[in-house]
Amino acid sequence: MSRSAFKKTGRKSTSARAKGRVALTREDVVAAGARLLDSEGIDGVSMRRLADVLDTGPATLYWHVRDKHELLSAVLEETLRDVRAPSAGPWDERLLELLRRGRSALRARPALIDVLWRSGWELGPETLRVVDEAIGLIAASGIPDRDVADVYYTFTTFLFGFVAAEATSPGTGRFPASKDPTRAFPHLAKHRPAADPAGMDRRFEAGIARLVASLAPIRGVKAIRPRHSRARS
Amino acid sequence: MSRSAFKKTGRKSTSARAKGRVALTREDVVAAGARLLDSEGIDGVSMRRLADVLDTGPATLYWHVRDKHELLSAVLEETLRDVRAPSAGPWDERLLELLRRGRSALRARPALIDVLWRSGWELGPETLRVVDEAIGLIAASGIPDRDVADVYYTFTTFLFGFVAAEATSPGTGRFPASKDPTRAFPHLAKHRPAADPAGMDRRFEAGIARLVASLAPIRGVKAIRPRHSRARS
DNA sequence: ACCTGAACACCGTTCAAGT
DNA sequence: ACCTGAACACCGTTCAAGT
Repeated sequence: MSRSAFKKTGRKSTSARAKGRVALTREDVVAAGARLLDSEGIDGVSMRRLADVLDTGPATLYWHVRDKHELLSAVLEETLRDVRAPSAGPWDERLLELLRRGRSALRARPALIDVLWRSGWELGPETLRVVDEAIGLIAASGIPDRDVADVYYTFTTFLFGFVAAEATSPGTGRFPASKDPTRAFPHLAKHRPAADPAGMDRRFEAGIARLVASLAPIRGVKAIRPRHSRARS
Repeated sequence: MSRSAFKKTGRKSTSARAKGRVALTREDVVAAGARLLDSEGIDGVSMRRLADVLDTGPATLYWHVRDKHELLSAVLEETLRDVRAPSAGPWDERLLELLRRGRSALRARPALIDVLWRSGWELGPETLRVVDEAIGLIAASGIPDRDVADVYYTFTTFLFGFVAAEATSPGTGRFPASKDPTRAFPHLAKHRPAADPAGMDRRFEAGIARLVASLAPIRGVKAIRPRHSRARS
């Protein structure tokens, strides 16, 4: 790829730099990493492939980035840049919308959830900003201060768990391969949680509505939605 | 390891089989895989290391197991064997207890959550049994049938997300490395969700209580617990 | 300052061949 | 039926050296 470097001499070296390419920047590396993640998935992202794409050798990357984890953290920061709550409106609607935006950003790059988990609290500024916004909206619900952190965990856990699940499971709602699931697993047979895309949307909405509703009642805010039963498409 | 094979001849071959070891079984391989996972973590589990532990070569393993994924699926089945709901009691208490047991089983081997997610619905019988039990208890809450699958998703997402988060994040509650988090992230500074172990226990209990409570009210069952505020240790 | 080649210590999986 | 050795096509990371 990237034959943008026009040959200006008859030199024998095939290195991109020797061909006169301008110096690589950290941003170039991170952007190429994001593109590679999008096109090949996390299993297709290796330092060596990334180096190939950038017309260089793997060792070069280590001048721009400490290691693979740092590369992916940088991609995470990029990914969260546009995830922000609406700036106006009631706390509950803003929180719901923030969750929806988080879902759609992460769903495109679910491997970053793992990066996030492995980072502990060593998070970049964009990531911390999103966390801060979420906590602020939860606090705005009026629940006691000492419950805010716990509730934050419930929300973040739901969001990350949901996206990780929807992204790694094959979209098909294909069902248990076992011979006679009905007999062996009666409840499962009756309530098949098939993973069709429309179902996942509905389930995400139901999940966040349930979570937000568990906050609202205690200060007399009217429930966002009925807790159960909404028209299906 | 495994010098259980006593040398019975002076043969030169160093292979365990040549030394007279009885044939390896699939169970041996899976059990050794589980031990390796427990002692070295998921990054320490490779087919080659597993082969070493079993005194054989990597190729041998492929006679007993299709590939690495199948090996880990078998370990998952083992791990879930003892995760079952109490056989008596009110549905809500049984469900809470099932969730607690799921958490403690998976927390020891969190990498299996990923295996589960990557499996789609190609699950083994033990895994399906646990799913079936959970769905049965949710249905027993009396919520409308058409909501059962959605609620199952909320629960399972919370459980897996929680365990994945608590297991991958460094136990320390060490906080943002950034220079002045207070100024930049006021909500985060006020409500620090530090990941100390006692805090995680409390948070798990708060989370499942909140989820179960979101089911109970609609049929007039008394709330399991107050939704917020419980004595801290 | 930025890049390179070569090396080190690993991976998962296949396959023909052995017993 | 069960196992082996050797090979294939990969990994992440380091490091002395080059420009």
